[in-house]
Amino acid sequence: MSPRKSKTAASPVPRVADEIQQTRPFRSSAQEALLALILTSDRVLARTATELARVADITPQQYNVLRILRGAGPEGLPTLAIADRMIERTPGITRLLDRLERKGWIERERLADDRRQVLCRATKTALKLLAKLDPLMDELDDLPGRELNGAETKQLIALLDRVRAAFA
Amino acid sequence: MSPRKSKTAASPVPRVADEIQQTRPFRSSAQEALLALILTSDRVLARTATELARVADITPQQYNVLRILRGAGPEGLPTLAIADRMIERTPGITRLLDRLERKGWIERERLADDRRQVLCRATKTALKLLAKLDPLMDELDDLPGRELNGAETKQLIALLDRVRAAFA
DNA sequence: GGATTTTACTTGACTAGTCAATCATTGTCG
DNA sequence: CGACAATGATTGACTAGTCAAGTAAAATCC
Repeated sequence: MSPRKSKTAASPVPRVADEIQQTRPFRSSAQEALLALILTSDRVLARTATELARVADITPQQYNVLRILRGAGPEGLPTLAIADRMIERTPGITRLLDRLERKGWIERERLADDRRQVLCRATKTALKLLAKLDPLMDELDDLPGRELNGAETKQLIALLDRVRAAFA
Repeated sequence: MSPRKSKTAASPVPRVADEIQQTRPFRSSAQEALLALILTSDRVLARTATELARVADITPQQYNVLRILRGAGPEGLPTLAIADRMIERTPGITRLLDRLERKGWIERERLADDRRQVLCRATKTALKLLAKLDPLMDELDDLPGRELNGAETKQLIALLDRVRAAFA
């Protein structure tokens, strides 16, 4: 992983070295791959955030939580069970849920049979919002499929899996 | 991009679906690829942050800035020129530099001929710290090369470049 | 059955990212 | 030259991530 960043680029598929004000060459292809990985993930997340912000006052994290709660159905999920299904770790989840509650997108209730747990449920407002956002997010999810064919996509997944394993 | 996350896994190279408490299958391979991308980038960054924190009181962003300043040499760089070489955008850079200055790793000076610009330079302390961190970071940079061969690495870079282009 | 441990959160103190607004200094143009 | 626009940097108000510490309610163990 090396520093430095993008600005503009000319070619149809800008390569990593062009995205960066790169003075020296990369020490190795492996290093270039890591930078490509991070730049790409960053770009995908930024695009997602932009699209979500354009149509609703919601961040990707908040959207994630609502999707998880929709998947959980009307019984809802306790706080830490939500955290387990997200990329990041625990303590942030409480404050994230606070914001969602303030916006009227979730309801929380302390469980009667285990008063340590706090059950969270998506509200009807949230479900309506999600339904509105679904087509947009599906479209973004399918963008790689417009650029890569089936075999290439599977190849990419396999390569990423191996890189991830190397960093475990 | 779909929600949900990891916890533990058994197989040698855990696949994306296993990293997640996945109930339903993915809508498409493209969607699975995006999730793999984000999980992998996240893992790489987390590992980097952990290693840096283990040997010095420094974050990846702070390390990035110091590398950029080392590359710029003794003349230093103005604030926004640093921001241009990083992944994120402008306003955060001022506060990041504030922290680096507090730690004695950079010096700032308003330029005489253009008093709008603030020139930043890495201190000797920072350069010594970087020299100490270099082997560690080089090792991390080369991890993908232990898992993938040359052709696979180039393939990965090419695929990532195309995905990134799709999200431009 | 009362102390101890574990579980499920919660809070506080940081670092860092975003956007909008602001400020001083320069540049430009009529 | 003087109004006005552009540039470089900074600040304020948020969202969010991390770690360490704390609280309250189970669960477990003599």
